[in-house]
Amino acid sequence: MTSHIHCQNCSMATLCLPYLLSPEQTEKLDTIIQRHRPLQKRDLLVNSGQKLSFLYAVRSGSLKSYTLDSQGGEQIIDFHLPGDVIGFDGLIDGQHRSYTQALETTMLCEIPIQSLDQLSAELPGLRKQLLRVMSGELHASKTLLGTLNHHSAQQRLANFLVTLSSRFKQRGLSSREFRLSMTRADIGNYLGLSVETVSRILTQLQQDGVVAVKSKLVEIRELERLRALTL
Amino acid sequence: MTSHIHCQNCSMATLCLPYLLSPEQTEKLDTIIQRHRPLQKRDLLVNSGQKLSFLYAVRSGSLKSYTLDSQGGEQIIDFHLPGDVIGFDGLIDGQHRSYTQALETTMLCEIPIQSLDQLSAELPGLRKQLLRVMSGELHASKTLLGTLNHHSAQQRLANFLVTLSSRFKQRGLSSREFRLSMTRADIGNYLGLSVETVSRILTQLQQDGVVAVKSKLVEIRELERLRALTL
DNA sequence: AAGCGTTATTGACTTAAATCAAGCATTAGT
DNA sequence: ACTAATGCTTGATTTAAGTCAATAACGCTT
Repeated sequence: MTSHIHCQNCSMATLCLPYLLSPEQTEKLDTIIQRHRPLQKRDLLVNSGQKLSFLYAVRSGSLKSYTLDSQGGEQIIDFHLPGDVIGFDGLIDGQHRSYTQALETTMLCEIPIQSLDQLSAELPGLRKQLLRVMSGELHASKTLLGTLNHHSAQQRLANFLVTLSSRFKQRGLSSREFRLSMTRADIGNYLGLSVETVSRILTQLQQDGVVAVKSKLVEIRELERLRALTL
Repeated sequence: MTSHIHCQNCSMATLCLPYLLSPEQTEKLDTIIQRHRPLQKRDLLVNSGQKLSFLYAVRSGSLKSYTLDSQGGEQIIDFHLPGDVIGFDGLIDGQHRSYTQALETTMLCEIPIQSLDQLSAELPGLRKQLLRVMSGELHASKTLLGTLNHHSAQQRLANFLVTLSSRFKQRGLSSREFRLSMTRADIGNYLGLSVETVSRILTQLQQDGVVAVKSKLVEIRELERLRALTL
């Protein structure tokens, strides 16, 4: 069936593993990739501790990854958007290191690690892109560390919005207006803030005319002012 | 000269890239690796923005990596011990993403990225270990995120000491007694705490008999109690 | 369209850690 | 060995953000 989804016609290809592969090479990659059944909101994609046999690439929708602390509380460590690849942090010992849950209806591709490794021996571009994607995640994670350690609640939230905005832009979506698929509590958890603080700062940013927030919908009215607030 | 340092006789080989390579394969890896000139305390290994042509493996000593914030302040994002490989976060665009500075006299190996990539096409074990090491770093970074976001100053510092202890153990050094090559200010910066808070908590842990601290020297007296304090 | 559970907002109060300030200790350099 | 500089500790005070509490607004499900 030609209507099936393929890397060759996937709009996220430039962010995902096919980046820099030739059409023929992309076709090769495509043969090892399967579509995963669609997830509904709250469905778990992977459990922490589960054997890691596949990486997952997000086609549409979004997810959050979290670990559990000693009292069973969530510690959100990532939000995944289309084009993101999930599972790299488990390659160290072949186990997923976190729970990953859909925030809305979500479509995914399933990439068998075994075949991916074999193919990467053959394709230098794929090898390079694998390292690039992991490196990017590592860099993002370390940058976030710096941000959280050294910035106020307002700076963290401004940074969160600016980062989301630019991620949407990369994905060909509007960077000015977007929907927060996660709750305020999720945002707070991710940024190390209480829900109340997130809420208060959002209303304050709105009063200052920097953003307009209507429930889950965010409009960035003055990107440059918002960016200035991250520093 | 046979007294030269080689991967084949390096005590850090099990943590570093040679892990899981056969003696012959390790020898191949060794041929592309150069020794770097020794660094003295405060010497910079790399500057942020500098072209990334080599990864660096720590042979002995230690370093810190940091970025600069908008006011020129350090944001420490990593401490590197022997066996660690430095530079992975720059593969995304071929630039180092942080400053890396020696905390004491430090010996390093220099690994040309170009040759490493070529060799990894040939050696599946090397490919795997590259991904493992990056994955481990990614996991550590995300775990730290969770720790900092959701834990008190005491929990953060206890976690820091426990983590350091287990890293020293992995390296065949004492996990009970070790030297902090970084200053209290560095620790605070890394954990998102003020120097004063770090100092106060260390004295408090000492009064409680969990650790004994004499300037830079730390003795962990009751590891299990310290571990309990991280939760 | 009504009603219930979840999610978000807002206000009053508390607290953990930052900041400010001063003195002490260790290290490095002449 | 002596001095300067850097690093560390301890105490007093302030403050940003957390907690507690109450209400309001969504958004499912029937």
